[in-house]
Amino acid sequence: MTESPLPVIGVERPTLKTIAAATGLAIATVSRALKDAPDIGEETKRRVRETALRLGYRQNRAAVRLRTGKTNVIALVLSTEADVMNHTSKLIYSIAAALRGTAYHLVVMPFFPDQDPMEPVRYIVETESADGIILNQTKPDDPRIRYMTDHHFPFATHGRSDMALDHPYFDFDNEAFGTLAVQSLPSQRRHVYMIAPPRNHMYGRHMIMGASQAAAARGMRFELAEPVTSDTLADEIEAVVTKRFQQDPMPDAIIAGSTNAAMAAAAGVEFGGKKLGIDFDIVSKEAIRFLHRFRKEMIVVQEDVGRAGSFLARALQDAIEGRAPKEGQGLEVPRLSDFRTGI
Amino acid sequence: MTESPLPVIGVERPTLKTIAAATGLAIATVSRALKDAPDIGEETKRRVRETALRLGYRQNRAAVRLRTGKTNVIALVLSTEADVMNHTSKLIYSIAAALRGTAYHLVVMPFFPDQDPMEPVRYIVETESADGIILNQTKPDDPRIRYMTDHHFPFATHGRSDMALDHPYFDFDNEAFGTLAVQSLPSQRRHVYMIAPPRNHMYGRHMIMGASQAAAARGMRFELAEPVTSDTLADEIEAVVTKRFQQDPMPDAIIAGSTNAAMAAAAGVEFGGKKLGIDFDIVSKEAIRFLHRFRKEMIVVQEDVGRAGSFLARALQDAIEGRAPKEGQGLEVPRLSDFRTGI
DNA sequence: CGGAAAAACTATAACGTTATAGGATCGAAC
DNA sequence: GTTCGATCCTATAACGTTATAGTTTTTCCG
Repeated sequence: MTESPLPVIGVERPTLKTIAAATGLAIATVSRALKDAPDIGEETKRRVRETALRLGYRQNRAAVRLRTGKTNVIALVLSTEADVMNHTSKLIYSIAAALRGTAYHLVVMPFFPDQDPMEPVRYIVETESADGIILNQTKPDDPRIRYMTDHHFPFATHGRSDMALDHPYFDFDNEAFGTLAVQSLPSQRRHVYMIAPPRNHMYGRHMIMGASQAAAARGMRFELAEPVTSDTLADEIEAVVTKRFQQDPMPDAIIAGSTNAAMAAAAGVEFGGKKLGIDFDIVSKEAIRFLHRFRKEMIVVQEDVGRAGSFLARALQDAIEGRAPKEGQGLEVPRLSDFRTGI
Repeated sequence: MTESPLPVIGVERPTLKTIAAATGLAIATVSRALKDAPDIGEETKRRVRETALRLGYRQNRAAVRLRTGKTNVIALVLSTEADVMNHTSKLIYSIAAALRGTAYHLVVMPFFPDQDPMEPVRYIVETESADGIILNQTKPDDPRIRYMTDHHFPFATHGRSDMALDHPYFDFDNEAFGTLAVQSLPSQRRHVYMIAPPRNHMYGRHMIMGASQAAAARGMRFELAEPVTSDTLADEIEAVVTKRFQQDPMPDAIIAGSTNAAMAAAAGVEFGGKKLGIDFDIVSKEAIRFLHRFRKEMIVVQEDVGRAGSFLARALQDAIEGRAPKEGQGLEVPRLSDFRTGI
């Protein structure tokens, strides 16, 4: 809600000194006023707070840390062995792995559904609490990308945007996946039902575009699952699919944007007695290999999230250190998984 | 390999000043020597490096950051919506969620199989790069726990140890899980085959103890899968199970320590034509809900990792800030999942 | 109205590092 | 034997904050 003033490039960010100058108080007074010390007058505190807000003051964490010894950092030390990884943990691990041996630490800052996606980005840029940012879930016209670009703040994204800005990114070619998915369906299939990622995300757009065009080219009917997306909770997807597959005209193929959606969809269709691989097919993308264990008839395309992570880590380091990146942008070409060779 | 000297409590950690005093050089010279500047003599550099090593010198990151503006931090900003969470990402998210609104940041530091588990812990303690540490995968006599205790460094663990040290932890009661698992098997089952977590981890020990004792109490035969564990790659588990279930005496029940193991085991047994729920049963623990979607006959116990994460975050904050914790230790009591109620 | 106490504010130093400009020492060249 | 240029080293200031001790101003009481 609080519209923090846009810190203009080249202008120093305000310190206690700035506020002291602006209010005519001593630095120490400002410091104490901001932490609500008992020996500062109410009116002074009010004035200081107001000025701090107006100037967009943010504490310098390095200085506090140096002075007080307090880091305000919690370290989570994780074992790498214990876990079948999913999309998120694979991304985290692969970035951390690429950062090994460098001086960089990895801070993970999730933002929550009730939160403005700009908030963490703004926080990091304003407090300079990181040298660079890696973002995922890009949107077509992504304000976060605009913001970081405007502030010349180094960043890299998992996923592209629409903005014709030349920043480091790595993306899975979801449009090609959409195309490939349709093309991988047995020739007798006539009606695709797609559980796609949200349309306000780039990867959703791409995937829908690829699939719908390929369907048109093959003369197939194309239908988008509504209102669920591949990110919706599995139970909801299952309910929607179950209902849809009891009505005519019944689709005979499903394209799923995630493991989650594929599993839920299989359960939903099978509820009506249909057999996967006989009555219908499912093509899905996944980041961890287990759909083929779930139903061996599943047609699967693997996304190599680990590759994305290490690419992004390297590209971002290049950007931070002002090096010309070897390759600043990467696109993963989707390929059908062949289980027989165990790839 | 490098035996870093144990920083004794109460003794200040060495700075450039310390090294300068020890070598008789100026602070600036020591600084430049350590970064291999061209205008420092080779012999001096050698001496400085040697002294730094001997004293266990580690750069103060806050000071560097304040001075240079370089944070050496990479921020990974994640969306919380997009992903079906697994054990790791759930832990990360829940800790981050508990830290929301506090001044704490979360640094994730995975260590890799080729690495000494002590390394990240030692690094954090020596460089004071965090106020506290959260660890998982505790071992019976865990040197990391001993180390942090010896150094009075605040920490909390996901899992207990054997060491009769009174530190904050949260644990899933794996012994009770083992017991419950055996008890949940249909009465006609006579021979349990257990794919347990590694025995050198506490949770493996607990789980094995609970299950083997309960099996003995029920007069069941108890067998441990060898050489795989519940953390082994699914393909290997599947191979081992497939082979084992073609030999007599054939077990008629499986207890799996992870989702991963349960899925692989099901596939392995089914390979021999056996039917889950008819010829054999599987009881498994899992952190994400999907085993029941995989095979509805699966008997499942949910572990609430999110609860662990927020518990640990709170307990660690209490420890850091010297507060007496409301509850410093927590144990999750395992319960059978009831899918019909959708719990 | 003098004086003491309370309230409100300030000056200073310090945390550990590094960039910068400058100083000492030495050998070589004239 | 001065001068020059390397080579090697050092003093100093600064980064932004906070703890401490201290100073000024106000209030209030007798």
